Amino acid sequence: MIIITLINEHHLPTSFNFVVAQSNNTMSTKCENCVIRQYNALRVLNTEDLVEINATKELQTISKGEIIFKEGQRLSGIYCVRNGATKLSKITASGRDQIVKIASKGEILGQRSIVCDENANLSATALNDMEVCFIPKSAIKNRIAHNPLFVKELLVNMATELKNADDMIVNLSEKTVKQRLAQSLLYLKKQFGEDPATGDLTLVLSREDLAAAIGTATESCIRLLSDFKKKGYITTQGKNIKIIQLDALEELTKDF
Amino acid sequence: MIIITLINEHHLPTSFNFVVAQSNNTMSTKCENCVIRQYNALRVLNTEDLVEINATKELQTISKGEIIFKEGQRLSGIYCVRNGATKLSKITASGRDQIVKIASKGEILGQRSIVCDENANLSATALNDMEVCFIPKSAIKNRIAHNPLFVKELLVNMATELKNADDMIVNLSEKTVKQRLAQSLLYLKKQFGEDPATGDLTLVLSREDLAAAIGTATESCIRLLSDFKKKGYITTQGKNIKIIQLDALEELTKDF
DNA sequence: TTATTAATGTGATAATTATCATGTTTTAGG
DNA sequence: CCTAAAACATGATAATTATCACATTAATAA
Repeated sequence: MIIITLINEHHLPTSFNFVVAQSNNTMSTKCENCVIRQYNALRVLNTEDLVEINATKELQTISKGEIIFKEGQRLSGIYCVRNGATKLSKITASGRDQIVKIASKGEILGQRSIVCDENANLSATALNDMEVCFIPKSAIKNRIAHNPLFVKELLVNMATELKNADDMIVNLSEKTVKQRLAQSLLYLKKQFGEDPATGDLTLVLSREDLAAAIGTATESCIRLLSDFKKKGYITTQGKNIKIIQLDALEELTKDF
Repeated sequence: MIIITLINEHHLPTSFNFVVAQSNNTMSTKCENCVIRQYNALRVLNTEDLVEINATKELQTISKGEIIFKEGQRLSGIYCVRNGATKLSKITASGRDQIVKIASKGEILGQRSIVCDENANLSATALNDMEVCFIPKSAIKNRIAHNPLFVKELLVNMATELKNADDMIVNLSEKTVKQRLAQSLLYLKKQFGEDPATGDLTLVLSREDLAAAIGTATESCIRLLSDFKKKGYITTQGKNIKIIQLDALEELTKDF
């Protein structure tokens, strides 16, 4: 009981399942009972479908920094994120990488490649320790072939990702690095929350990753963080960042 | 017969259909016989589906500069491009617009919005005179509800668009304006070809649109075009651009 | 045609951002 | 705990790109 009260409420369901899984792993990692799928296209599958998927899926633990798959690689299935976050990025000709998206709990990795029968166009790297369920391509392809509702759901999901990508394109071309940094900090707060004790952003990124997410050089990113710190918008403690003046950051993202 | 021999081969099927349509518009604009749908998801529809779509569709002529739909607008259907090209763009806070994609013959506009039941996230503006078929939302939704193959096809299409958007994100963040301009000129040649008589790029964009496509200021775009001209990579004649040194432009895109 | 507007082009300059150098701090491994 | 490597930080400087101003040319409508 004490353990549960100590867990961040946002993460409770997953953490709870995980704890139970350790004592009785025949039950709570079953797809039929998994709460994670509420967040993605798997939610529309019926029990029959889920039983089949469950029979072939594999729960994997991935530690921070580990590469789940690399750009150009042929994927043998998709990954459903149970816990943790991953960056989806592409290494550029000049050696840096550009983060296209950060995926976390409930999101599916690799669906585009499986749907198109193509190699991965992005690399996936764990930003912190993760738990993912690997579902083999055959199981997914079966569902696509036999469950129209599932395909429809995948379609809506893909369409939403496309809209987000369009927004990112416009952001990259219209906003300054400073504005994009402010926006990213707000996004990290909104998407992953803050540590209730310290107020620090929950998802901790290296300066390099933060720079890769906003599309700039690491030094520029660090310089602007220092600037924000000097102005009192944020405070930092090692890699940790705490937002102090939310409104100031919001104002920054808006202006001309 | 003389007319047909004068028409650019690439545009022959459409132009032919159009010419016939004027003399007998009950036949060749029928979806069942339309060659355009080979290029998009409508290709997988059976005759029954096509007859239903045909009964509700409406052939529209759109002249250069006309707005097909605007960002934020609720679409009442999709547009299948029979002829011409359109920019899909978003107006930024600072008043400029950023072109996210150029769509042409065979492509469908508005499918993302219809699939998600959302307002348009982009504006569509004709880059030259166009012919499009408007297909009402209800007809498309019916096909989505009853033809799983069609949904699958839409999914693959959307996934491909997502990959292209990802590529654009990486391009915007890693390449210089000069590199993006070189790349865009090569893209225009590859995608739309050159005038067989003059060698000019077939799709003529204003300097402003070209700048919007590569994500820079109009003046910067013009300046770099002048630079390319000085170096002998291209020649210009008004808005027309002719590529002279393809290899030099290709070399530029590959960077340092 | 002519008047008017819009688009193109170029210079000067300022602002933004990248790159290189280098010192400091943090982290990871033995 | 200590050492090497990695990450963080900041200064100096160069390169890139945007902005403003204004001349020139092309397009459009009365």
